[in-house]
Amino acid sequence: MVDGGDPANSAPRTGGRVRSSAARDEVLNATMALLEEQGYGKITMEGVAARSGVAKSTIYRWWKSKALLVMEAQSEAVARRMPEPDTGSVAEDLTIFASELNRVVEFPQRMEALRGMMADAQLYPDFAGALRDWVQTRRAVVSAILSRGVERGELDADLDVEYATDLIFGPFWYRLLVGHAPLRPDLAGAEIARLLAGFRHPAAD
Amino acid sequence: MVDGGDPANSAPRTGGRVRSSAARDEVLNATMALLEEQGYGKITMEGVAARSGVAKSTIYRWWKSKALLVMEAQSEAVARRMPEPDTGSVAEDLTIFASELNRVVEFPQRMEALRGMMADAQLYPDFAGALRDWVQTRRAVVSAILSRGVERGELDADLDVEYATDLIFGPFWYRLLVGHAPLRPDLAGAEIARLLAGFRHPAAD
Amino acid sequence: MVDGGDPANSAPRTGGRVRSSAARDEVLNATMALLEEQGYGKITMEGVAARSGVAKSTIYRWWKSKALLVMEAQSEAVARRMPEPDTGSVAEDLTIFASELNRVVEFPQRMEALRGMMADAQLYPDFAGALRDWVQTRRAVVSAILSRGVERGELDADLDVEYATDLIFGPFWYRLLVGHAPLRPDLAGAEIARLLAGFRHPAAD
Amino acid sequence: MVDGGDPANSAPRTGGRVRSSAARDEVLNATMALLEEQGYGKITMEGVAARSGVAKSTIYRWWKSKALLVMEAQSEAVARRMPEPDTGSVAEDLTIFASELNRVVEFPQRMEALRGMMADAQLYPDFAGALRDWVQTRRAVVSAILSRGVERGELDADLDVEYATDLIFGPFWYRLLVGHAPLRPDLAGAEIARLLAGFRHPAAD
DNA sequence: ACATAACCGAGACGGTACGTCAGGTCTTGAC
DNA sequence: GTCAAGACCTGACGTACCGTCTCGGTTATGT
Repeated sequence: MVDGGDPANSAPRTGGRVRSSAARDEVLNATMALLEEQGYGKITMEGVAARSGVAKSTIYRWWKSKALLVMEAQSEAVARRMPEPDTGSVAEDLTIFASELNRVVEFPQRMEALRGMMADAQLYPDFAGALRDWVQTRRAVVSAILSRGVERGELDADLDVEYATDLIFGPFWYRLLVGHAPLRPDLAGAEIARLLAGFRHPAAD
Repeated sequence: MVDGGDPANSAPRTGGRVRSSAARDEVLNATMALLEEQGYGKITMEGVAARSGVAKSTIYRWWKSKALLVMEAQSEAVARRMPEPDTGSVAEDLTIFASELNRVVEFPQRMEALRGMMADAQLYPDFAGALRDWVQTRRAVVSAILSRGVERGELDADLDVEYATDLIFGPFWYRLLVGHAPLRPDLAGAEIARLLAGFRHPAAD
Repeated sequence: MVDGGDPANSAPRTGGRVRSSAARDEVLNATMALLEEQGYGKITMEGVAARSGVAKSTIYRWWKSKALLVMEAQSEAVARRMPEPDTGSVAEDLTIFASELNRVVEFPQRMEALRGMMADAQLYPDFAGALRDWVQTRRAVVSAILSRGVERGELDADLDVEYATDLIFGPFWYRLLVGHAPLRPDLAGAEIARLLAGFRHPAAD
Repeated sequence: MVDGGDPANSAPRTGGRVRSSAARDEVLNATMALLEEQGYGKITMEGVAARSGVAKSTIYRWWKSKALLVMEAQSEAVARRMPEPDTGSVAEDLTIFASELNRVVEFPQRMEALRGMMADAQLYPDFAGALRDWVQTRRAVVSAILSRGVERGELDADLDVEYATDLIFGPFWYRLLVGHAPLRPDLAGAEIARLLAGFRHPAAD
């Protein structure tokens, strides 16, 4: 949850009209609808306002930028889709995770959202931190899997877990963003197997 | 070279005033200057026009978008910086390449350019193809190194060269874009060594 | 009053920031100033925006074109200068009116405005109607004078009032636009007298 | 004839390629075609160049502005349509002339041209003189008719011939430009008769 | 016959202004 | 205190034509 997520937290409230949860829902729904229909690049705050029937000033009150708005609109769905497998086998855990990761290809509007959010993180420094925080929560899952593997002796004790985590997410984002090759949930297992071969043996020279 | 790059190619010239190479140079210089001073996100076509003294309409005549303009402004410098090592050793070749790749960290405005171009590729479909083409030229270098390694028997014959190439570039871009960890030219050798351990042996299960 | 003239009319207002009368005044003043200093032909929406300190989009919100803007800027002053004499004598009424009409020659920027508006009416069909409406309000004054003359028996009952009105305004505009002869407020009486001689007697053959 | 009209006059010519009459004709034809199809306001030098297949620079060599171009494109046709009646009767002469004048209503593109030229005369001082000169040639015809009438004693010796001429042309242009009433060739006779009633008798007061 | 000179096409160039879009802020009155 | 409405300033967009300026190439002379 990034901002304005929960209408019943923050300051101690001293009186006055309460935040309209209807307005919040309308905004998030309109955002998802526009994301699906026109893509991230064509979403505008003005468009969301018009579509949702919520005033622009109200939207700005709760979300500082388009990127934060999309992030929240996405977050629940994405959160639900982030498995934290712990089967006792690194290979199995990673395969489950990577398959699920690549399965985003089946939800075009989520791909759109990921690509657009990554774009905005480059263009608006304010948002970069928010995206980084969100990315870290996902990295943590993989790092945990790998650490458990090291502890259990499945993986080389010298393994750089952070870099290994990048080897899981890096190619995913790279393909997602460049589009030179499709994401293949079905091949995740084979790719993980190849990677693990390297993680098991100490690096040569 | 992306567009309007070479004033002396394309159509056979049947008449008409010749393209001003001075104007071209002024525009590219102004673009690089603005990139360095203010960052990709603050570059505007209008700003480039003002800075370069070249009319906006002339800029639009040769470059359809900011992203294509930056890409060309970058391309020569980057091209010069893209080594194509062929030492006879995959490990050595890849280490040279990856070190150089990560060395972009020493040139902040080039990092800015790479990040901005990747962002625009997400937001403007017209540009995505151009970026993809450019990316392919860089992938080709790594693919060639790996293919030579397979031929020479240094690497497993079953190696998926395209995916292996993604394992070189993916983490690079991922770190560049997310910023969760720094790029480390000095560690490139160790990371490559770890990767190659996996490429040498057939995948396990 | 042509458009956006009165900030307190139109829709019943259900909310929203109220129109800034300061902005409106600044725009109209800037328009008149530019008209006087540089002439109608050199007025631009951008120039008015710069001069007035009001945003271009705000100007476009209230006036669709330069011509409508000038028309409104002029209208109050002109309205004040449009007498509706009713002395009981057609000759006297018309002489008063025609003298005043030709007196525009003493206000060069108003001449400029009239000429420019007539020009734009030719070039932009959207504006032609607006100008025609405005012209009709002025014609109505003369038509009324003539009609009263017919009723009183001062003028021939067969007189075509509309055409007679054109005989008042036609030469005025013709001289104003072509510039082959000056406008002469002092000669208006003599010209009217000549005209009336024809209006009193039925047409010959 | 305004400019570049006759390809065989001006400087004594000592050699060099001769002006292409084909190019001249193409330009004039294209101008008339665009005038008819899209109206004066949408004619552009660039459009004429594209339509005619003649280079923009060639057009500018021979015609300094759109207005001069249209004037020449029109001039031959209009010249042919300008009668100089001399029947011995002022009423008859003027009726012939005025009927023909109003007959322009049957040729929409000529109306367009007249309206557009008058507009440009307001906006571009350089052109105002050219239009005025052309207008004078037409006024001269009417003035001559009236002067003959005065000499023959048909009209009052005190008649201001110039103003009387304005009474013929003024209402014509006024209606043409404002569009509040149609031009009526068939009513020209009646209107002239009414006017002449005033011209015959000395002005009253 | 051949140099001279003016013409012509093509099209790039520096400009100016256009009219539009979206951003983000502010003001108002209703709830 | 929040909300819908909507006016406001700001900045940049991408386009259209303007009138000028090279270019390369084409014709008529006139010596």
